[in-house]
Amino acid sequence: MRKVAVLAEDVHCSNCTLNGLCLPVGIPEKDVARLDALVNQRVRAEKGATLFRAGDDVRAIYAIRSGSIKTQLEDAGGHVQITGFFLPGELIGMDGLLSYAQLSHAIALEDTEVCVIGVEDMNDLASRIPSLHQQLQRLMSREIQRSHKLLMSLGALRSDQRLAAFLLNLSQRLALLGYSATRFVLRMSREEIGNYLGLTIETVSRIFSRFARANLIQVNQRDVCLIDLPALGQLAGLGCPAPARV
Amino acid sequence: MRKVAVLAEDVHCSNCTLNGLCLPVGIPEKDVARLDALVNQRVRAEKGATLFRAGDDVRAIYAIRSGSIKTQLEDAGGHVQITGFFLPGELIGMDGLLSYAQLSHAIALEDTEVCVIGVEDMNDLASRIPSLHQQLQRLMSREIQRSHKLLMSLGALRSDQRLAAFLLNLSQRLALLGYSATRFVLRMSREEIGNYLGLTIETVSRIFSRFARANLIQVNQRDVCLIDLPALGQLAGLGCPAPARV
DNA sequence: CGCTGGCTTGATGCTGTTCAATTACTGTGG
DNA sequence: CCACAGTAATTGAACAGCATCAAGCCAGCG
Repeated sequence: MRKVAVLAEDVHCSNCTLNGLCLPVGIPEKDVARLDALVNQRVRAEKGATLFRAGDDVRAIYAIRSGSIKTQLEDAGGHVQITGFFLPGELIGMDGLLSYAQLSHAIALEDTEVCVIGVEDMNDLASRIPSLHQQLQRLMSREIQRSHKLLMSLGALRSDQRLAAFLLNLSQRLALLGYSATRFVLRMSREEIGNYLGLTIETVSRIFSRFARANLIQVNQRDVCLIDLPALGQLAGLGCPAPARV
Repeated sequence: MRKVAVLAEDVHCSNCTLNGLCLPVGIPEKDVARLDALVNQRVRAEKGATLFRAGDDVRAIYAIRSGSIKTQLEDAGGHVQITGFFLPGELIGMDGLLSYAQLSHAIALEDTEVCVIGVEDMNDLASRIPSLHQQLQRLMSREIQRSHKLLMSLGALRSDQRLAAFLLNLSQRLALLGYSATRFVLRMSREEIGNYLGLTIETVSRIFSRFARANLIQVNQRDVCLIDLPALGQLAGLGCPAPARV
């Protein structure tokens, strides 16, 4: 089994380079120091390791420090639906907060480090720092909006539109982290992309190739370079006057 | 424009027939009386009327007393994705609670009465009645799970499986309300069902007919009678060992 | 150097969409 | 109350988009 190991070194929000993008967003500097107490450990998850499983008690939420994570649902019949890919500075495990049990599984796409934020302590602190309370609500609300977007994508978009939207979304989030918005390496397989978008692996591959032929992107395996961002944006839905299917 | 009218009469949770299915679930009887103060008005929404719109301030959440409501998302291009159909005893507006702005639009499918629950008062009370606080979390968590189910359905199921799951879900919820689990009237149009399930109106209609031919249901316009519940359940995904598409 | 797993590409067929015509309802005004 | 218009639902035929099946390719790795 893939390992999840606890790391010794103590890194804190107040000295973390991601703190402008992560939990501390919107929290006054003087209070950020108080967050340090929450991050009581960091954990390294090897590629393929499961960070938590649906049904687990929610003892913590997790902030990604480096690497990337996918979250997925699993139904009774064993069918998997990937619900998100998460990058550094993003938090996972939020959806389970309200139910005290995790709703999804979280699996590392590559070797990944996460900060573990105990919920007990966090709730305590949130009740004393209003801006933290607000930030938590913002984050949960963002989660809901994420799933709404995915819903709309699955319900309304054609396969190429879905992939375009997917690539643009990744691009924007990577740009926020200071990486190139146009050139990046996909951390997930074609199969994972396909599952996430409700498509088969072959369809995903074909659309990548079609985009490349149309000079919208360059692609070589997991290496992607977005060439024509405007055209991709148009495809993703910001252009045409609604593609039928009222 | 369709009217939303405020009603005068004062109905309270403590004397409401739906109180075993609605907000008061899990709240000790002595505290239920305190909920009465929250339900400061009831509102009648005519068929087609909009109860709230995405972006509206969240001043209240709404409990359906009679009738039915659909909620839908709308994207920049004007495309609509219906995200749920709600029956008496169910609460809407929960998804906006965290963001202080409604995320969806809520529209009455028929003449509908709702209880208006002011969020300010509610939050106040929730901080004093732990079981209310818990119940609110449970309800929000249920909302998230609902959208997860829809996600899985859109991502993984074939059209007939989606419709079967849809019918069974309705059946169960109607049964909870004391109505027949096998015979009911659809409050929503084929178009609305199609939109919800990511299908066209023609496909929905054809599947209804196909189900009827296979003696799984009887259907006459919006009148539906479920004949073979087990077979429908099997279709909906509880049977087969996962229909491909890993 | 050959093996493995992930990716690409092609041929084919099914599922669901689109377009179009018909029928069934609903509501409105005479 | 009936006739009418407008809307909702059904059905058919042709088509498109995506899945499926089946090879072959490429990169990384023992």
